[in-house]
Amino acid sequence: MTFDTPAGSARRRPLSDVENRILDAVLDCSRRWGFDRMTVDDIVELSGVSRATVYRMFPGGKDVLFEALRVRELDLFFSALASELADADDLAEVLVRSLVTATVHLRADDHLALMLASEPGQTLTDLTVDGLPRIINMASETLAPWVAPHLAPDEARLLIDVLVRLTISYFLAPSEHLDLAEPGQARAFLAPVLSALGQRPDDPARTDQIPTDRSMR
Amino acid sequence: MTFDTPAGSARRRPLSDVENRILDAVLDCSRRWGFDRMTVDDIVELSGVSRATVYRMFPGGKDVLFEALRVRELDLFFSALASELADADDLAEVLVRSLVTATVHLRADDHLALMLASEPGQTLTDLTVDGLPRIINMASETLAPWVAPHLAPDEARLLIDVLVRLTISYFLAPSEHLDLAEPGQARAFLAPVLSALGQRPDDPARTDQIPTDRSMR
DNA sequence: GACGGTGAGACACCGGGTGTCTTATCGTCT
DNA sequence: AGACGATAAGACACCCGGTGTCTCACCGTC
Repeated sequence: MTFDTPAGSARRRPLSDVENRILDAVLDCSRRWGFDRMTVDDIVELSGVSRATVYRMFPGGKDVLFEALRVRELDLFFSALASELADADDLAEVLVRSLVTATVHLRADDHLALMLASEPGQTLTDLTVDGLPRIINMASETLAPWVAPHLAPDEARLLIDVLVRLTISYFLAPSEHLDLAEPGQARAFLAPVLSALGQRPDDPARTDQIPTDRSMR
Repeated sequence: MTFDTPAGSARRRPLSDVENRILDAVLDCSRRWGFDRMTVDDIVELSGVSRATVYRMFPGGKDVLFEALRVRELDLFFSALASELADADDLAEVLVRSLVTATVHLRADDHLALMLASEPGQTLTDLTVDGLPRIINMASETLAPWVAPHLAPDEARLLIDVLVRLTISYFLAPSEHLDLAEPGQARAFLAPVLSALGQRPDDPARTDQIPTDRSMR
């Protein structure tokens, strides 16, 4: 368990050149050897940065380095998503594109696939437990400009929270009945949710659209 | 440096079932993580064989395990070569096929390529220094039945010795002028050597066909 | 010339891999 | 059945190598 930054708070300061080089090396190393077998020395050698500098920029060693890499990848993804959303007007359109883009990216991310294969425990924990708040947070911040005009803050928070969880879940365990990489299916899936939200925020019918814990043991 | 078996002596006893399973695991591990990062525990886990058994069959740990794997791969290769040679009548044909088969196999061997990339020092040492006598020995034994009828033992030994060294050298550093994977080129390359041998064993002209140390520093 | 940032390397600490040994279990042979 | 060989499972001390910290030298900038 590593907790350097308060849960879910995204770093704002852009990374320096050296920091990026170091994280590139971390990415390379974890790609080649997986988290366990990767050493700080490898990163030092591969990045061409001195040992002292690595510890100066990322005090805490491997864990912190990997954590920082995750944050960077997340940042990259969400800024890509933001630009993808630039010309979306409709709320439904924004959400559909978000679901589709996220799902496609997740499936295409070979580094993530590698991590899931080699260190499933650690990776799943980050995706579904420890790291989830941060992901939700960044999703909320990213989507805020588009969602805010249409929904109350509380509604927006809950909606995004649910959608992030579902996206991750459907990525980890795809369903035969719903493929969120397909815009049509994503739109059809969202339709009832959105119409419910559009009418009455506290409409009890809304709970029919989001899964209960019944499905998980 | 590991020296368990006297230099160049090929093991004769066929490997047991368990030994093969262990070596399979060694192959797998070295494939995934390279020699350095591979652990005896990995091998234990992957082979499903107990730690004690691994050390019983291959006393000496990682080095010996890897050594044994090399021997096995060599054995496999040379028995494949032998069957390839089954219906060759001509001496030239035997040698051409040997050169071509060896070169093709070397180039197609992705495990070897991986080892060369990740542990060049160790791998090259095995290919050109420490392990070379063994390779030459096995080549001699394999080719003996076909070569013996045509050449005197000394001639055969020297010829094979030279050809093995050349095959390895051309694999490691391919030349624009000679591709031993091409039967035509291999045959053309061998022609003068064979004709020289066919006439007088001690014909001084023979030395023109085989490289001298001039080329190495 | 002071200063911030970085490279290079030393060093003690510590975790985990190593190699050995002991004990339990299972299948086979007499 | 009893004996025996082979293997699994795990304990244990040893030791190597990665870790994290520190110091000093170097270089460019102000």
